[in-house]
Order: sequence, then C-alpha cells, then structure tokens
Amino acid sequence: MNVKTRFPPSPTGYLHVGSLRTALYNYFFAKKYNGKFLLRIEDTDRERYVEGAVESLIGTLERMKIDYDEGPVVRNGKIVEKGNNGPYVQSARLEIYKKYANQLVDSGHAYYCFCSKERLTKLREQQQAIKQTTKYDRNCLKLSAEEIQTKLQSGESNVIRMKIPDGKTMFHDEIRGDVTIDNQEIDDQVLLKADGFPTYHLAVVVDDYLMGVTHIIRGEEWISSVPKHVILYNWFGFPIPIFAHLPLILNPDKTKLSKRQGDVAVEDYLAKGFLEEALENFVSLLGFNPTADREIYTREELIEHFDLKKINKSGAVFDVNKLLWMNGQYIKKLSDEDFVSRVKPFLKGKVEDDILRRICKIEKSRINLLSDISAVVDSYQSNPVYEKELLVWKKSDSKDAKLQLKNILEFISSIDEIVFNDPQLIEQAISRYIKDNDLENGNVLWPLRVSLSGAERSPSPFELLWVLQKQESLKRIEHAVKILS
RNA sequence: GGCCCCAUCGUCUAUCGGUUAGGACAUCAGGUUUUCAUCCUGGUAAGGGGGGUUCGACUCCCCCUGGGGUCACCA
Repeated sequence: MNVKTRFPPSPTGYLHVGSLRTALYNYFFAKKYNGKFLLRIEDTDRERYVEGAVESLIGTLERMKIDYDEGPVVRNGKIVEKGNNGPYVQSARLEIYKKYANQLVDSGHAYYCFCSKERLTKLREQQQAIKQTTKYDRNCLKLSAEEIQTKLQSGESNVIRMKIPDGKTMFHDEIRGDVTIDNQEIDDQVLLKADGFPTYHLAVVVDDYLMGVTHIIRGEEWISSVPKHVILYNWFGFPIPIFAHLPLILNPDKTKLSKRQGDVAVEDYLAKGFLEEALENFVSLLGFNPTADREIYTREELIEHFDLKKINKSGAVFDVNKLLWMNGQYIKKLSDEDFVSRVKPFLKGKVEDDILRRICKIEKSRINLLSDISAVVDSYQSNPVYEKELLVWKKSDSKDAKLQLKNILEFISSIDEIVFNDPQLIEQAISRYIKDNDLENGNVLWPLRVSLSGAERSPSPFELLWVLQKQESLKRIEHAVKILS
C-alpha cells in the first residue's frame, strides 16, 4: 500500500492539543505502513497571520519529536523546505491556486462574484430570519459575459465561487462509513478570495492532489465540507483520497475543546511541567485504544497497534486529572539523571547540583508535574517555619518531644559523616538507636521529621537527613529543641 | 433552525448476539509507613427511552430523546 498522510495546520502561534493528536495519528499511520508524512502550512488567511508562528509550530513539532518526510524545516533560524513537492507553505503557491480556479471558470464549474460583503451579510440575515438555509443566491450568475469582462477590467473586487450542481454527493469515511448529502445543502463556496488567496477548500484539494496525499486524517469538524471537496475532486478529475474523520476532543461540558475552558496549547502543557511523552501517550488514547490491557504505551507500540478501524466515533473529554496521573507515571519511570535535567528548566534560583540530585531522588514519587519541583526545592533551602506544637507526636507530649530531640541530636552528631552518603545507612543507624534504647518509632521519628521539614507531611526523616546532610540537619534539630524550651 | 455526526460507570475505554458487562483515572474504605508520596487489597459506579429482528440483544434495524459539529472572501 502506498500511503501518504499530511498535517496541515494553520499557524496560529501555538499547537492545539487536538491538532497534536491529528498530527500524531497521521504520523502513526504513515509509519505503520511505511509511508510518507508531510507538513504543509495552511496560511491562506492573512487576517490571522501571526509573526513567527510557523517557526514556533515547527519548534513544537520538533520538541514532540514528530518528524516529517516533506515540508518546511528551520535551519539556522531560516525556514527551508525538504521534499520535492513544494512549496509547502500555501502563501507561496498562489499562482497554482489561481490556475486551478481559472480552469474551473473556463469549464463553467465556477463563476465570478462581485457581491459586496455587506450584501452577503444582509442576504444571510434575511435567510436566517425566515429560517432558510443560508446560501449565496447566485446573483452574479446572471451577469453576462460582457458585464463580467467590464467589471474585471475596471478592477472591481471579485471572488470565484463554485457552481454546485444538482444531485447528491456521497463519500466514504473510514471511521464513519458512507455519508450522503443533498447538494441543495451546499453553498456556492468561494474558492478564490478577493485578495487572491484561496480558501481552505480549494487549497486542500489542489495541494493534496499535487503532493500525492492518499489519506486524509483530520478532525470531525471538517466532515461537513467533504462534499464540496468531493465535487472539486471530480471536476478536476483527481482521484478521491481516503477520508478518516477523528472524533472531537471535548471540554468537560462536552463542547469542542476550547481555550476558554482551560489550556488548549501543547506549549502550555509543556510549560506546566507535563512530559512530552506523557502528553503524546495521553492524547493518543483519546479516541483510540491499542490493546485495552493498559494505559502506558511507547510510541513504537502506538504505531504498531494503530488502526483507523479502532478509532472511536464519539468525542472524548480531555480529562486533565488522568493526564496528571499519567505524567506522574512517566516521571517515576525517568532515570535519576534524566529527571534532574528535565527539572532544571523549572528551577527559579540557583541550586547546587549535589543537593538537587538528592532532592530529585526522593521527590520523584511525590511529584506529578516537573514544575512542582521549584516549591519543593525552596522548602529545603529555607529554614522551616512551624508552630512548636507540631513537633509533638500525637501519642506523646511536649516534654517527651524535647527529650527525644535532645537525645537524637546528640546521637546524630556522633554519626560518622560517611553514613550521610546513603539514606539507607541513616535509616539503619537510627533504627538501631531506637531499638537499642527501647524507644517508640513515633516518639522519636515524628519530632525529628518535623524539626527537619517543618511540615505535617513530608518525606521520611532519613531521607530528609540525607538531603540536608549532617550540618544543616543538626542546625534544624537544635532550633527545634530551642523553641520547645 | 437546516444539514451531518454521535450515544457503555462522573471521565477515558473493552465487548465485534450468549460475559456475574472487564480495565484505567477520579472517588470511598482498608493495608504498609512516625506523617506524606509510592505501593498493595477491596468497594460504590454504566449500556437514554420505545419498538422490532432473534431461541437470545449493550451489540443488528427503525423511531424518539439527548449531545455535538457545521452552516464565512477562518482554517
């Protein structure tokens, strides 16, 4: 099977998580069948043009390790193209679209329209008022060839519209099956805008054909415009590609995932401390289940099991809670050094490598977001502040807490520095101390832990001693003894 | 509103006519631990409604209901 898929984003300055999933599925599909995957920039709306958006988009794809066989790439800060079917940026293909649009005008499938936006708006309002389908009324179709010539020559603003034929249009979707629609429902879609740019509809059809795209995998919001595209394919005599419309990714209230209801940009999630691979895993499982026996999959597994037939039809709510859990799972699986290096960009101030390494080691199982590390690091680097009552174990009293602290202070100062190289050695030493002196764990460990962390909940005293090391630990315990006096 | 799409626990999902309807997140209750996190055990929780088809329907068909998408010189 000769497969070629594509990811055609409009550069808006960020990558939507829904777009990420679309890109991933296209990528998985191409990889699975040994096909090609291409990136095409659909920047035909100059009103939404954002400076630097293409570069940032490419950067995000790079960060997500989604590479493509053809399309624009950034080299030395400049956008260059790879592949033989370019240009891959639509704004650089204006002549091509014009040629195809004119071809349709010549063959009578499309016509010039000179109607003003005001007229069109008014028309639409009238149609809406009487609850009619909003469609162009073909006013300009009445124009004679001479009138059109005159208007064109005088430079009157114009667009080219499809002349939708009568009948019905049917297409097949790999996920949804056959879909049929009456052509009466289809508007005489504008193909070429007054500014010379094509609309999406003309551009996709032409580009997908010219670039050899065989499979179109995209969001469900496009399904209603497929008939227009099918008509275009037929007019041009292009083979009709295989369509697969993905279920939408939803807000908790089941509407299409939108910015208003939370983060929607991949960049935002990454900035919050989600791992690229966790985000990929999570988003891939929205609408697709590889093997149903687990939640965590590597990219290779995702590719291996990817199948358009396995994609669900109904929309999927983006549950940040589950993403958080999954991120925690990925963090726990990170090697110690990998975790340290991933966490570094989230650090606010300077932190010594040694202590950072120790902190990371004991916090790995307690953190779901990389960004959580900064608050944690702060708590180790500043003196703990707490009420002295906190030092008292629930089954004991203040007097005992003070006594235990005094004794353990003495004991810890007697411990060899070398023991502080390993939290397990520390634990052994202290456990032996408790046993030898016939003490209770809680009576000793609770005040000790609070004196070191200042918190009701924290890692174990052994881990804290290890992170803080001997000197700092003694300092904190001394302080606790003092405030209990 | 027209058209199109969709419909299993709160959420993500498994089930391709016969299952005590399974798993995961969340939640609740236990266990482990000085506390927390991790980890382990267990519980609550689902096939929108009505008709068919069939010996038998969550599964196939129809209707209703509900939800969503789309109706631009935006993608």
